Order: sequence, then structure tokens, then C-alpha cells
Amino acid sequence: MDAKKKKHLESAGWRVGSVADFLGLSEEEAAYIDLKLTLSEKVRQCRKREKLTQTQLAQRLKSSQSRIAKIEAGDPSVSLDLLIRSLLTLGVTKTDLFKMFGEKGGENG
Amino acid sequence: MDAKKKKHLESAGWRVGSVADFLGLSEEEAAYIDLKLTLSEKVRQCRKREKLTQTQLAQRLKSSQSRIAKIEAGDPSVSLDLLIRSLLTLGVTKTDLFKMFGEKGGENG
DNA sequence: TTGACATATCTCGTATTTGACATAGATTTT
DNA sequence: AAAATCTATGTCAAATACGAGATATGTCAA
Repeated sequence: MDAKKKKHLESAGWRVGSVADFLGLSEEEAAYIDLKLTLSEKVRQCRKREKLTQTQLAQRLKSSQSRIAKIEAGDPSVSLDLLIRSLLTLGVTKTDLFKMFGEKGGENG
Repeated sequence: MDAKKKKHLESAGWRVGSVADFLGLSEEEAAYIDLKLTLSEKVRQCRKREKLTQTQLAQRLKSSQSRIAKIEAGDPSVSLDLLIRSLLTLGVTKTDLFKMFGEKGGENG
């Protein structure tokens, strides 16, 4: 995980398990967080591509503007469930999801 | 969604939104449920491949045997978060996950 | 500047998801 | 068959995630 992402995590309030130091993250924990951040960025990208406001997306999702803001801020209180439902609501197909995942992180095979 | 899957859903206690009839599912709802079922099957596959009992996987996940059973039964009370954390704990990489997304349903893309 | 709209960041009450536990059924071993 | 081990299912209190609303900040046009 690079320095930029680490900083983003810290500022977004992430504090994983009982481990204060990021170097102490297990591989699964890191992968989990990485995944959530990747998806949160995708939500913003897709929403903008669809030219929707946070309020409009919230309506479609039957959620709220403040929650969309948290989604896009990478807030740790946002579940994978909501992230993926957001993307599905934005018209992302399973296949699209797959492509997404492939293109982002280069560290795993 | 085929008849076999529908039956599995019903017996697992799925009741989506306020819609009683499965034909009334929106595309996103169906995709969401489909995804969860796909992942739950994968958990069982991977766990068996690793020759772990539900209890052993539960320990690694800091969860419980009963919850692993629910995961594998496709119980609607199980979140995507837990499903995906299970797979990550079983050593599934991001890339593997995405292959999973792609390979199952043949209807989209 | 003012006003209108978009986004960020709080709180708060509620709904969902959780691990733990009990227990029953299933499968395997001896 | 009995014991041991694994899995399924139900319940429940606690933790977490939620939508909603209030409000702050940002942006940009009039």
C-alpha cells in the first residue's frame, strides 16, 4: 500500500483492528480496505459519468445524500454491501465489476 | 434466474424488499442476491479445498461456527462484507474474486 | 455580495448484522 | 451401536451500519 493511500486512510478515520501501525495489517485486512477504497472511488466516477448529484443517487438507492458523501469519502462506516449496491444501481454489471477489479491494484495475481 | 436457484432462495428464507413475487425483482436486486449466493458457494468450495472445518475457518475469521454455516447456507442475514472477508481469509486474491464475478452468471456483459 | 445548488460532517434513533451459545441432526470412526 | 466430529438452525444481546435531518463549507452564476 503506497504512502498516498495510507494518508487517505488515516484522514478518513480508518483504524483497523487493534493495530495502530499500518505495517501491522494482515494481508486480508489490507486487501479488504483496499477493495473498499477502490469501490468508493468507482462510485464517484460512475456517478459523475451519469451526471447525477449525490442527492439524486441517494434517491435511486433509497439512501441519503450524507451517506453517499460518506461512501465517496471512503468512510469506514460504509459497508461493502452499500458500495456494491451503489455500483449496481449506477448500472455497473457483474462483468464491469470484474474489469474494474482487474485494472486497479497491480500487486496481486 | 432459473427455477433451481429460485427454490434455493425460497428455502433459504429470502424475501426481497416488499416484493413477494420473484418476477418483481429489479435487476439490481436480482444481481445483488445472485452475487451473494455465488460467493456463499465459493466459501464452501474454498474451505473444503483448504480442508478446513467450519470451526477452523471461524477461528481464523474471529467468527463462529454457526455463522459459517449460515454463510454457506446462503442465509439472508449474512452481509457481503462477511462473505468477502471469508474469501479473503481463505486466501482468495482480488484477482480471483473478480474472476469469480465474471464466471458465474452468463446473462450480463 | 447574495442566492441557489452541491457536497461534507456531525448527531440521533432505528434496523441490520454480528458472535456466542444451545441444541439437533448428520456423518465418520472405533 | 456408541462415541466423536462436523454441520444446521434457532435465539439473543451487543455492535455496527443505516437513513434522516441539521448545519457547515464550497462553488458558481446573477
